[in-house]
Amino acid sequence: MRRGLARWVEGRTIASVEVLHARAVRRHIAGAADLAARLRGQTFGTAARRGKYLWLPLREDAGQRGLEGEAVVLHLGMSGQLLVQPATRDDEKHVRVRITFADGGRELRFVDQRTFGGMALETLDADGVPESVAHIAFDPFDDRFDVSDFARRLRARRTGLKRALLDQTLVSGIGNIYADEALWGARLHYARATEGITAAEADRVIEHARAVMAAALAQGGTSFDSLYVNVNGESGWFERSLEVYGRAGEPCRRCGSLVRRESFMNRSSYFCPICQRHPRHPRW
DNA sequence: CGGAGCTCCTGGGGGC
DNA sequence: TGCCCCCAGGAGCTCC
Repeated sequence: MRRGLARWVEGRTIASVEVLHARAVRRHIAGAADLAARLRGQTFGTAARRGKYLWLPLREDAGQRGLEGEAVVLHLGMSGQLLVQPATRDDEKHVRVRITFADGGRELRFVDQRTFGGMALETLDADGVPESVAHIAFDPFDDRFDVSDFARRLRARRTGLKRALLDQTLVSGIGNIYADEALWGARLHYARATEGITAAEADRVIEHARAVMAAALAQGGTSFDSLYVNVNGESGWFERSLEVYGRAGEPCRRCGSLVRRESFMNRSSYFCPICQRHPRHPRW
């Protein structure tokens, strides 16, 4: 998504911002009208990302002074999409925010069925990070991600391994699917107590998380280029590549035993009961 | 403070 | 067909 924004909206100047659903901009405390007024005439800089958070800094334009040190922060939540569409194209059912550009080209649409995601205009700190992203850990693709630091902080926790993997302040970018896939790859049960995770195990689960996310990116990362058609996250990659997620009752591709689904944290966890042995002292 | 449960939404799909 | 229930790739908030 970040690459798509870099290609399609970087350097373009905003003509108008239309908020069609106030909830989509609820994190912008000053409100929808303020967001629209302050963005008009601003130019997008280079898209940046940390974990699942994405932001577009505003930059100086040739003709006009920019809102230096501010950025449009985006989070897609569970059902958000960013689409670049010709203005003549019919609206998707759940368009929440529309941004048009002074060049008259394609518009940017924030589409979100469940409105768990949203966007806001925020100030950047000295490191160029938006305030709402400052508490988010580096993701495993970031050069600054330090796996030994992750292992140390993981072991200081008193909780279950999967819960920790989903905690974006420990490591970011890992969601429910990637957590299950990484745990399967590392042969670790989701209820392993964090304090008992060895450095080698922490390293293993991060390496598998990185691998599965890289594979997903390779297959789904081009979706932004086909924005002319409605993009959904469920392109090919789902059916072909998942080892355990959504495969309850199907054989584990490593050992053949049946993948199990358990309810946990009000969501589903999928795992192989043989490859991922149940811990003696589980933590949930 | 760290940890855990609740909650915000809309819609698809299955069972009856 | 209609209704009800469960499920869905997230994370901030509030309680303990």
